[in-house]
Amino acid sequence: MVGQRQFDERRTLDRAREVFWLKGYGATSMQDLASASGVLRGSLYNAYRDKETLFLRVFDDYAEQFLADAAQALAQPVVDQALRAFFDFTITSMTTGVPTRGCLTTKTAIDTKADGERIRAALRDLLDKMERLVHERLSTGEARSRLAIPPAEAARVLITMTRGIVVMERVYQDPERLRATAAALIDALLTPVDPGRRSQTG
Amino acid sequence: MVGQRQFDERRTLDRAREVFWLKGYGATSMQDLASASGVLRGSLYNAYRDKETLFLRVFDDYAEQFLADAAQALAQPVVDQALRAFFDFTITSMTTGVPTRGCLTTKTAIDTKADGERIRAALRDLLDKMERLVHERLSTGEARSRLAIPPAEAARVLITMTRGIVVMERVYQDPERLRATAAALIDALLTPVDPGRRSQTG
DNA sequence: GTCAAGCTTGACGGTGGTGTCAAACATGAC
DNA sequence: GTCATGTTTGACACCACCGTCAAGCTTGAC
Repeated sequence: MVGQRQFDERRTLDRAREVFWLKGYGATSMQDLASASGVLRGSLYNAYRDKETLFLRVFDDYAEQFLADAAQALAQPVVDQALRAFFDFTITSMTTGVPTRGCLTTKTAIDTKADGERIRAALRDLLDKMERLVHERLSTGEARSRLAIPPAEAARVLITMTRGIVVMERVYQDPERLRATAAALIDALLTPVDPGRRSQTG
Repeated sequence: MVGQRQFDERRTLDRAREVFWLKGYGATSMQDLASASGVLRGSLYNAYRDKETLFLRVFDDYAEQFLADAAQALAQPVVDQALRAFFDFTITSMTTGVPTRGCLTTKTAIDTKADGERIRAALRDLLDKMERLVHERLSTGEARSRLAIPPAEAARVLITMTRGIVVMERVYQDPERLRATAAALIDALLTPVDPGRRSQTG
């Protein structure tokens, strides 16, 4: 094990994630990452080849954590609460920090400098998995019977909505507004527990 | 009228809009705009002060056009058709060009280099106006009676959804998928014309 | 202690970005 | 035709970025 890495890789990747998350892929320079981690630029190039490869390494960790947290939120027993907890988690995640950091996935998806196929594939992978999580949660008997549209469509609408909420967060910077919008969508998707005509009081 | 502008301002602003739209605010350099318009960098600085001010000038034109087109789509007599036409318009707009250009508003909202207060205000202004257009369209008797949630909430959900669709377009590059997602949301928001329990066939 | 492998370090060359400025120029007013 | 005004033009100063590389260093293996 001669010539071994001198820096703490875990710490470095965590710092890199923070910078990518805050500034976005395209606006982050290798020097930014070097400064944030205390590792010289040259070492980063040596260890990770280039910015894109380093980003993909960081994004993998991020995606894993994100999916685990999302799954936990969706595990609520009643479907209303599960969806509310799901949105709550995403909204809390994006409104954390000063200034708020937003959503790494969405920032990367929109970033014209992050147009490589590897990055696109990583984004698709995460969104596909999120959609699958939501779909599974909506496929239980209780949820199924209350959905206004089929579970697969509802899952896709919900995931798409989380992306829209991210954008609205950037523009209005008002977490309460985001939660209200999410709640309105949930109201529209789920009929009341008491079967029959839906209320207009939502 | 001595010392008058030598270049065609309309043409220049149109070219600038195309470049901003395609590359995004942050990734567009003044040289990009100069090359695209055939006007030297110095002249652009002289005429518009700096990149941000030029962008705001461009964005104003863009917003005006966008609102006019959106209003026209929403003018369909039946609310289902109106909402479908509204999404159709936004989807067609973002999937135009090779590569597809996406959405200028969303690109700007997410761009960490476009974080000035003037830009943020311009984005809010456009989104507020879009929401108002949709809200008005949903406040007619016919629409009101068929909405699963109140018109104001529905309008906000719909506008937020257009932003989400923009993000999904970037990741999946599949216009049909976007239209299907929009249709699913419309199904969830509107009860069938025949009053009573909603169908699960959507 | 010696050694080789691989990491670290600082510098280099090239590119590209911003905003400014003085000189040259074009044009309508007179 | 002269002139004042605002535009155009190319150069300038400055800063940031990328990716590379040779020299120095650290470390475990032997």
